[in-house]
Amino acid sequence: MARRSEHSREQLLTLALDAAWGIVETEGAKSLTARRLAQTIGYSPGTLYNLFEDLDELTLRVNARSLEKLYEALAACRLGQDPETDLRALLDAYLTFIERHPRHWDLVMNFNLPEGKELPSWYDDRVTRLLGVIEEAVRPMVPDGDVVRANRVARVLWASVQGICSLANSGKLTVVSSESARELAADLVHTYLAGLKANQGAA
Amino acid sequence: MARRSEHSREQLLTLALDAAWGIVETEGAKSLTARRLAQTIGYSPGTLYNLFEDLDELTLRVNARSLEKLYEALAACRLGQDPETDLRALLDAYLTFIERHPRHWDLVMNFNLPEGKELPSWYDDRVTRLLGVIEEAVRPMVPDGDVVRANRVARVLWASVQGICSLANSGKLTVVSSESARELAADLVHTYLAGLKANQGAA
DNA sequence: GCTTGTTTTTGAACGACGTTCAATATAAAT
DNA sequence: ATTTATATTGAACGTCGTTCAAAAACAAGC
Repeated sequence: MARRSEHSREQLLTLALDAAWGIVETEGAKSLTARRLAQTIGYSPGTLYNLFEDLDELTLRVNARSLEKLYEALAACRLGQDPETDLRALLDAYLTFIERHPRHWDLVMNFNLPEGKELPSWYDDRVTRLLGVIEEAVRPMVPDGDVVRANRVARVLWASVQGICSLANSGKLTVVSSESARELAADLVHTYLAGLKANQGAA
Repeated sequence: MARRSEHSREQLLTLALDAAWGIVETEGAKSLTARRLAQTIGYSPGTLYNLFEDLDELTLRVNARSLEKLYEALAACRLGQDPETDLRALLDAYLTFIERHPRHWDLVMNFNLPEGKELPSWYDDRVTRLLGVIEEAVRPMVPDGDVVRANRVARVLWASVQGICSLANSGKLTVVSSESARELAADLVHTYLAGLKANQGAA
């Protein structure tokens, strides 16, 4: 075999990523294996190791794509109202996104590099870009558009909502009544913002 | 071999769990394999499958132990002050615990059952007991000791702090300045409680 | 003590995994 | 056509979770 004219290296890369995306979508993270993916794109397992350092990098690239898609979903929100309304809209877009892509989001949440290995900068960039959207929505609430405070508020909200969705999604919250992740997350955003407002005068 | 008098089934069970605990502590979750654990306790891999349904159950039992230890740490907190002081104390105990047992906590956070499988009730019990501590600390803040609201508040706080620690711990927050998980979590608790107080009159 | 029957333990075996790398096939250069 | 460079292969290595027929250890009855 060996058909280097059939696909350029770039084509091969998106071919592999598209296929990986599809596998995760229909079968979940556990089915994203080298042999499975190679078979799907019609190449051999070894070829994947010309494209990616290892499966960890491949996984991170799939996750980066998920983060990009989420960014697009959030960026499409009409904002400019008061911060609470804007954040409600962002939260709604986020929840809708992870409902539509549960397996991809599971991979984003639960995949971690082995100890010692650090996230590459191109992955950080996607996270930073996402956090930027929240920072902007939140800016009117912090005094003088204080960017470091907006930075912190955005991270607290982002991580908290993640935590709620992650735990609720895996049944680790032993939700008694029918309190869904949506309700808990809405409560968090609402109450946290109320706290921000209340502290605006003081502290 | 085969020495059924040397250890009763119960002894064998705690022997295995102790060894598993130690492996996770010193080498991390990835080293918790059937062969590795069997070798450590001086039995064969097959024996483990008389004690546990599979490695998933074993992992859950290790995690249940982590939850128990955390419960003890939280239960040892002197409470009875105002809710904010109490919750600060609980948060501090939590953060100290996960700093002391990072690998165990990583396993609690990042281990999930395969799709379809549900958490056993004895695992839920440990979670519920833990949440009970937070509910009690929070009860003075909700009107009339409304248990369903205390329930929700406790879950929101618990999941949010988990999210912050989980993301910070795996470097997914791209923390710019030296904002640690401690600061972010403290901010969350402080601000969320302020929001609760502010909403007490309204809503 | 010996025999019988039950229960525990074993460890080789199975299929699948991530990853490597000598061998091979293709393309480009001379 | 020959040489050089590159892309691709797929068998091989060591590891994993899990199974299960065989073997070992025990208990009971004699």
